[in-house]
Amino acid sequence: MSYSDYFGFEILNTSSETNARAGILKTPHGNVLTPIFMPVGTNSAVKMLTNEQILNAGAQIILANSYHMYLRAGCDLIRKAGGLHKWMNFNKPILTDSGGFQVFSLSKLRKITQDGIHFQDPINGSKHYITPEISMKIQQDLGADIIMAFDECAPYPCDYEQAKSALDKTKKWLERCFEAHKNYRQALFPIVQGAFFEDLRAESARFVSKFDAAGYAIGGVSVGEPSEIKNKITAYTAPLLPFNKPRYLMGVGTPVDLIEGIKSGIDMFDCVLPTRNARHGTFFTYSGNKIIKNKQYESDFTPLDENCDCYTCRNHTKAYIRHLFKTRESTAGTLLSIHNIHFLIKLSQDLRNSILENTFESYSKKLLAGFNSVNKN
RNA sequence: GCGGGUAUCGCCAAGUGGUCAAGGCAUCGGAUUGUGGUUCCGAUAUACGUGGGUUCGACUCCCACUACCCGCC
Repeated sequence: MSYSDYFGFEILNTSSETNARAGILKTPHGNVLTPIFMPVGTNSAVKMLTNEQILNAGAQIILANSYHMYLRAGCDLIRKAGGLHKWMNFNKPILTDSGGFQVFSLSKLRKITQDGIHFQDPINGSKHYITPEISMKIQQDLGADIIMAFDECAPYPCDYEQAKSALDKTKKWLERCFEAHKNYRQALFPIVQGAFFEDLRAESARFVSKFDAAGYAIGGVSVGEPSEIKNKITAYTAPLLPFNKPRYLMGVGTPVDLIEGIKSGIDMFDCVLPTRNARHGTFFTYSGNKIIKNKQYESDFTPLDENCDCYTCRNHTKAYIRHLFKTRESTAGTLLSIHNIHFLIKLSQDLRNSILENTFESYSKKLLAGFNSVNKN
């Protein structure tokens, strides 16, 4: 028995001039067509959306967070409920993050030791301790299809020593994660760290590649660095990972970053941006980001994007959504979330099709020109 | 009709006899990348009810008027 009884990855075609590839990821809860964007459902829910809305927006796989579920619902409860899939009644693949990044980004008070991370719940101040073994236990209780290694994410900017130290810990912790993880129905993805130093990234990629995993992730990006730096380190790192396994770029991103990542050979993405932006009133279009509260949409009776066929664009106008947003109706966030999630998933699937049809280079170039026509996104 | 009170930007609301009259909301623009669902940043207004007076100087003191509010007849 091994994870390969439950997981598989098939590459259907590759781009001739770039590292882009189109594939199928097999999981116990169904197949995922890659490249794919995965919506984030931190607290076992994609904010403001029902499962039906998530699925109608095109979601094939979603994320949930160990950190949040551990602190709030509690892992015992989820285990008793029968795991995340039954708990939230979501029957498609789920991926859980390990909690390493959340401790890094959310906990004000934390202390990192060689063994694990001490931190305080940012909401009630209670003290907690997570080790690689505990993270594996949490993620086993949650029961997602894909689980992530417990890593230490270096901040940006950071010096070489700091990056090296975080990487060394991440390497040791990865060994402990694999040692502790025995459930073959859950694929454990290692995470490449190394901040923005190429030699550290190379070292990390070499190290994780030694483990026989169902997929590999690139972490440590989207921590405040400029997009150019992110895309450069991604382009450098992705090809160093096993060719025939899915590569997951964590925390990315914008429509442009998605294209750049796919170009570099990335197969999976997740990001809070579509839903957070939606809650704050920004929506994606093929001609760049736009802000629904802007006065120019006051009497604009056209959809968010003329070329979008999501539920929101098929049914509502900018003027209406703007009104909902200005009057703080939560439906505004729902409608924009549906659009933004649909947009990124559609983008990934359209690019997938272009790879299959050998038109990726021209198609992605055309999209980039559109995104850059209004602003940087 | 009598007595009392209040009148400051679209709204609410500080405030002192002395360069540029707080702040909040609203408005306008921006941010957001392994999620803190009411977040953060920035911008804008020829606002002191009207007319007189006192004073070197009044939004701040006095008088009248107007509007509104509260009592009484």
